[in-house]
Amino acid sequence: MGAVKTKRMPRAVREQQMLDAAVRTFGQRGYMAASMDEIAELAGVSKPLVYLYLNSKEDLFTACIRREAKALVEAVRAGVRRELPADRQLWEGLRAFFTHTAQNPEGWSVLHLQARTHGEPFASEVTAMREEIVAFVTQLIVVAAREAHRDPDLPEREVAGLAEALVGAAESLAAWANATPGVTARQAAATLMNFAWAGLGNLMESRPWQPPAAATGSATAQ
Amino acid sequence: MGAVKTKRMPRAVREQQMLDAAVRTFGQRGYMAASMDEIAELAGVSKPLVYLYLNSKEDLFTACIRREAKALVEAVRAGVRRELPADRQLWEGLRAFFTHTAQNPEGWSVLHLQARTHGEPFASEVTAMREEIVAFVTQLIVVAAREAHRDPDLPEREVAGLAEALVGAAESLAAWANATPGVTARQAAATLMNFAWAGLGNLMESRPWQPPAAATGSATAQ
Amino acid sequence: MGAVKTKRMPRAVREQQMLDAAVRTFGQRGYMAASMDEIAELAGVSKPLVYLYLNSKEDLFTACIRREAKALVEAVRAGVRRELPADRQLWEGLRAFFTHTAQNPEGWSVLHLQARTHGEPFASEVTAMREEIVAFVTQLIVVAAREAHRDPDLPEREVAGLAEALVGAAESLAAWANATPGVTARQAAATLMNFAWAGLGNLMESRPWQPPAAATGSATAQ
Amino acid sequence: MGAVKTKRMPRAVREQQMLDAAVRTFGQRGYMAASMDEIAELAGVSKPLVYLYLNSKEDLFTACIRREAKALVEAVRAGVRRELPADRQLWEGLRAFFTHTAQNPEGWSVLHLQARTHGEPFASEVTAMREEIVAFVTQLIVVAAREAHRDPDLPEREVAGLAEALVGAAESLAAWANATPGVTARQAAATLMNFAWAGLGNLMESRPWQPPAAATGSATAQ
DNA sequence: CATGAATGAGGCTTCATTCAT
DNA sequence: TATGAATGAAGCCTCATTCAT
Repeated sequence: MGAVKTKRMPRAVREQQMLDAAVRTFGQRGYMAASMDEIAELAGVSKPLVYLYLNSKEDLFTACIRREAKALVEAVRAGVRRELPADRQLWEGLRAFFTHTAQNPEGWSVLHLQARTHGEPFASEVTAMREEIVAFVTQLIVVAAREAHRDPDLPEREVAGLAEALVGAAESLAAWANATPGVTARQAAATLMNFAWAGLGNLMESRPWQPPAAATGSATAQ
Repeated sequence: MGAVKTKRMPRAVREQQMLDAAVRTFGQRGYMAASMDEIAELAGVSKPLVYLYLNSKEDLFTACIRREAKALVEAVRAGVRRELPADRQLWEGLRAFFTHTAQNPEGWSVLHLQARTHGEPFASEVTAMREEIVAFVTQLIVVAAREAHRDPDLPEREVAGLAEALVGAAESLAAWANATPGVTARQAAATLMNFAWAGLGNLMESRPWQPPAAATGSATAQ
Repeated sequence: MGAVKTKRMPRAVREQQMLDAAVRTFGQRGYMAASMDEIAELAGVSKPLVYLYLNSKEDLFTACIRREAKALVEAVRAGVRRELPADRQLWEGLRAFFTHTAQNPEGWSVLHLQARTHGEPFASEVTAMREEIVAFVTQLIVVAAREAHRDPDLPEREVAGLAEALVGAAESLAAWANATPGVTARQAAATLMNFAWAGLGNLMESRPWQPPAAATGSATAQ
Repeated sequence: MGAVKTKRMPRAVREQQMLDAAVRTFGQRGYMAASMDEIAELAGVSKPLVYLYLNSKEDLFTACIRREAKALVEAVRAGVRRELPADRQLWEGLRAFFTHTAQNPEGWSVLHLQARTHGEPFASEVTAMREEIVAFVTQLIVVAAREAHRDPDLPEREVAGLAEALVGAAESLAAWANATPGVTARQAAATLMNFAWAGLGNLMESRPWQPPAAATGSATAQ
């Protein structure tokens, strides 16, 4: 069980193996319930080596959070073409987001659940990433308003609330999609796009937001 | 520190004190990081008494979850007048929800963060409550569709996704409102109502959902 | 479960109920594993009452040992007619002994197993009783020797060893008979009498000790 | 106090030290009253090391029982020459048995008293060993009967009872010899051999079993 | 580079025992 | 007489962390 025990690997590789094991363990067990013993065994190394490379459980967890946060943000960034109109950017961002969380459920669990349930210094690690995403969404909303010739009529606080709501909905849907068999990333994205852009009121009157034709050309699309 | 140490209280009272202390501690520290020692001290009793009344850490946590879930569901239920149209019911439900979570942040933390982060049997305890709320929202959406003469054109899975998104957005906004000074429950509810009912697309075109007459305080809702 | 809760019983009765419960619990669980809680519940009284009447766990256990030891010694004494020859007295004593241990397995467990596995002051309680029985057996041997016109040729230490061996064999057989279905007290007594009186050597040559005809007239006989 | 604290020993050695300490502690205090703290201190190590090597109190006790049972059985086996006639084999077995229990009183206490006093899984551990010895004795009796040209006239159940009585007597005598100053293993063996082989009846008539030539030290055996 | 050996600290749980009514 | 309420002390076990090789 665990990775095959190969000796004398370069440090960078070993470190990634450790982080892989740590993310899996933290994602499944939670921060406190995960034991350094289990992580070391899953990584196929001895415990002292984990300490040599990563210092402490706290540092190890922080490293996991950073790596996963970076990967998620980069996945979203890579999936969005900035030259498109705001709604299209949002659509692409959501697709990239749901795709990444579906492919990486333990990492998502670390970010969404585990890191937030324990106090500092972990919460702020995640908050940093989250704010990056919220800022992106906020700016999309502002741009959309401008495109609709409706310059900042929406007060800043209100926009912040809307962005927060949108991001929160996305986070919840990611967990829901991961837990509900048969829901693809694309469907989750479409549902949320509909909801966010058209609103329930419009949906009631058969005026949904129209997703673009199937093949988008976005790298992350599947 | 902690409750004033009063001796020889009837069992029912002591039990509530213990649950109060436990909810606070679990809410702040998380299930695993919370220690029975701390809970007992905060409750102003000795540890064996906690065990005498509540059996084990697991049972204590379960009791917290049940109490808080029941309180939340009842608060929402009590805030909604069933004779109103669907959008008004949603509005009232959201207001009750944000009001309760604002008044009871540790309880909300227990339900939203802590209980979901650790495996069974806690997760299912919360899932039960959450499904009750999702069912309520789902039914509101269905009724709204019917009121708009648009009988089940929305496929079931789609409705489920929308309800999930709405509830998820509410959950996130609750945490955000609790963490952002100066955001009232009413404002949070208005923002989410706007977002959910009118959608970003409509908002862009100055067609927000209209909250009822009473002074709203929400900027967008004017 | 436990005795029906009857209030206001005379002290002596209550005390016996407690001792009954204690003997059962100590016999089954052992001294350390038995809890005062369990004993009180089985006796149908509250814990403080047990303390009021019996002082402490140690005193309670000692009281159990004394009661059971007295009962056992009296059962054996009552079963023996002193006017008979030594071998007959031994035979009757063994029958009474095995009958009593079979009818009172928990009491026997307390005396034979539980009381001896914990240090003072319990061991000496049992030792006292055991010495009484060993003395009885020793005297039987001495009398038998005299009857065989073989006055104390057997040195004292040797007689003590023989008595010890006989009593030890009886103790072991009692546990064995209790644990082996279908072995009656009478059979156990006969086997031991044979073994002790005739010896294996004689048995090999078909010269067993002859047990008396079935109906002995002994009070304890069954 | 306790073993001299030597650091960094190979695992196998430390494990034996721990078992030594555990046997002593369990033998004196009993399973439940013995504390892991005491055992660890007596072994000269920290408690976690005991758990690292031996898993749990239960496993530790089981390991003690197994080690002591194996040692006892091997001591008896090694002391018996199978080519001798049955009575001589028994004599040698008893001598080996009493010698071993005298040299190893705590181990004997663990096997005879402590392990039998607490339920499964300990009892069956000892029962296995005991049955091995009872089987050996049973077979000796059968062989002796054959040698005396008295093929299985003794019914099986009767033989089982006799073996049980003999083993029980031996067990009791071992404890008695350990507790009575001045009784050697050889004397105990001679007394029991006399008792078992010749029987009280024969002893009364000055026909003891004859121990082999070498100076016996037993008064009756002269 | 890598690890077998070792531990201080702390958590959950239970128990015998007492007080105040 | 009888008990509901309460606790100090102690036990089992696990974990993050460090030496010494």
